[in-house]
Amino acid sequence: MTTINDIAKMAEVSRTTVSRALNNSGYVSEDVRKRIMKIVEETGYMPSQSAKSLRTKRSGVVGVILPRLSTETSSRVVRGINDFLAKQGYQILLTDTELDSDKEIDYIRLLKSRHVDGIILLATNVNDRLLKAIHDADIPFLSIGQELPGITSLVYDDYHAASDLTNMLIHKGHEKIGFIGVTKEDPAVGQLRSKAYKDTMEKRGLPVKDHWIGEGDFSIESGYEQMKRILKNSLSDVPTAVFAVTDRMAIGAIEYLKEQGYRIPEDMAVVGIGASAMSKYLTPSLTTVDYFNEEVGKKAGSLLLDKINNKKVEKKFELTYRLILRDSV
Amino acid sequence: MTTINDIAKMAEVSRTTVSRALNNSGYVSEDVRKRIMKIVEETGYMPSQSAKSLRTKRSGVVGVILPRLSTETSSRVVRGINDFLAKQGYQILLTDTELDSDKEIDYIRLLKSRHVDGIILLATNVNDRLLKAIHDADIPFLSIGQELPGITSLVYDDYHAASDLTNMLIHKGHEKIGFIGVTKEDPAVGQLRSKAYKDTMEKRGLPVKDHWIGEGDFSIESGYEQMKRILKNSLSDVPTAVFAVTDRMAIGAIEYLKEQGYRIPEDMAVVGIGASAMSKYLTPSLTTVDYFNEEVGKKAGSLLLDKINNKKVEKKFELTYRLILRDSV
DNA sequence: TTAAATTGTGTAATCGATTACACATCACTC
DNA sequence: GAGTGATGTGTAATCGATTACACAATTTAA
Repeated sequence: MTTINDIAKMAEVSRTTVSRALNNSGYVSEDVRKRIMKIVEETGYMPSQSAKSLRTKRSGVVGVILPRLSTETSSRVVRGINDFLAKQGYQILLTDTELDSDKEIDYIRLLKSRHVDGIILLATNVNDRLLKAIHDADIPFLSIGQELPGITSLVYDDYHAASDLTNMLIHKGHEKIGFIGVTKEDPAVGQLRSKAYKDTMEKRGLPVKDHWIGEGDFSIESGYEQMKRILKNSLSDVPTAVFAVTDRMAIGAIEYLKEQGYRIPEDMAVVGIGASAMSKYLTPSLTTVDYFNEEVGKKAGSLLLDKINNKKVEKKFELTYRLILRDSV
Repeated sequence: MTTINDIAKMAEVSRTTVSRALNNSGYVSEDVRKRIMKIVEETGYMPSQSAKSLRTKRSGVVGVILPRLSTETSSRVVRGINDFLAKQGYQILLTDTELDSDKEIDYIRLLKSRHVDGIILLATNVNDRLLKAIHDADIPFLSIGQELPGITSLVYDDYHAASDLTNMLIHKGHEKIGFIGVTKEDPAVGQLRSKAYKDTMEKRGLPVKDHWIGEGDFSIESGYEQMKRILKNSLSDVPTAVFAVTDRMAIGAIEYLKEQGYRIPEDMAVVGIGASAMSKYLTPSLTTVDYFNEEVGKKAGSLLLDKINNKKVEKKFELTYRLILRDSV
């Protein structure tokens, strides 16, 4: 590896001058600058980031903690983050908790030890240990998808999105509406969306029966299983519509319904949330909610950069969403 | 930030000893070790990776260069890589070329300057400048999906997969088979799959008409457009089956065919490659080829680690695939 | 009993950059 | 022509770890 010292020797100057030329700091005569740059070009020299960041405490890397790589939501958000940050010369250090919430904490500490300039967390569960870890890290931090007290959060408007969907179903004449949710440990997806569904049903004077409700785990298979359970348990009191809190679970539900000979939407309307790429190409195409994941990622990147540069940043950002009405309703 | 010096002071030993205790190198008495570990626990100290990697030339980070984040193939491969490497204490530094092949070269150098221990590249185009950049980097390197001369490559058996698909269609009685490919600059997807299709047709004594052939750009939309073109240009000589080299383009093609009132597979059979998650849930479900992307990622992680640890590694690995016969044929 | 080997710890150099400080030169200003 | 500010360059400290080398104490071997 060529180092700054090699360049300095070749250019017959001190490494200080080389550093200045490279970083446009301090004065360097045009002559010397050219001489240095020429050698840099020729040798393909790149400064060691380890040395640089050891000295400057900046790495040009931001850490991203995901619950699960290779879900569409995650990868779209990451893409947005990267879109923005790559242009600013930042790279992303990726970590995947595989839905293990202890790992979130481990990774915060690990990323910190790697001198990342900031961290973006796509949280699932929220608990005190996590919050403490974030505060202890004392580093520009951003949460996407969950509101973390005291921490800048980009949150989807889960409540209103779910409420809009429910209202839309009611408006279409549905009175018995099933619901496939997820664990309450996930405040955003598990609690808010479920609460919105129940509140809305109540507000419109409609009953919510226990046997209309299932709890999946985000997977397509769990959507399938929960739909099966709901049909089994409902017997003579079968819903005419079902609201799955994610597209994937909606897809699973549709799969089971089709197997059982249900026509969609005639016999059963189905809606999801997420606007996954495939939702458009299903038969029938799926009614869902678009959360603009890429945009959110970009915004997150931009806000994190502001924080890194000590700009004032608000604590909470409520994101927009868009209902996409398609043929499954 | 607490440093090794702080820990040393608190434990009343030299930082050498702290380092030894943390890395299990050299001798440390049980007494002292416990004392140090206790303090490390309490303070939550983590060694600075910048300092560490400056000194040791190892970072515990591997660079991954993707053509496009948020395609399913990419994210599944990355997931596999991460699956394996995270367990070994490595993190992934992610870069996305956005299909700009110059960036591949830039990123190789950038990753090198970040002291990554190795690089995995999901290449699209292959050219001499890229090969030179890889050799200059002189760092454990792995290519997935394209065979790069002189560089360890994990390659899909694109030729036989495509040939199998074509044969399967012929076997089902199709004689006029359309083809939606991509640019020849992509040796694997653009050349091999196309060559296999043509070779197979020829071998079976079937004609290949120019107007049956389209060239898309991997996107769903391009599949749609190319299908439209093929139908327009074929007029009285319309194929009875179409082979799209990716699932996404197959989905686009199906979309257009449905709009035009074609029944699938009765009026037109469609196949893709990739076994995307959604392929199973389309109506009709899509016949495709599974490349086991996660497994490939894992294997890549494992091989790269071998290279990092100076183990001998073969130059070329041919990967397996699996035909998934579904209802679109 | 003494030499050799093992165990335990510290001193100081080192990795490759940045940067505070010092110093020299040069051009202006009054 | 002395003082002042701008320009250009170098010396050396520094960031936080690892590690070669030295040395002392203790154990083992002969």
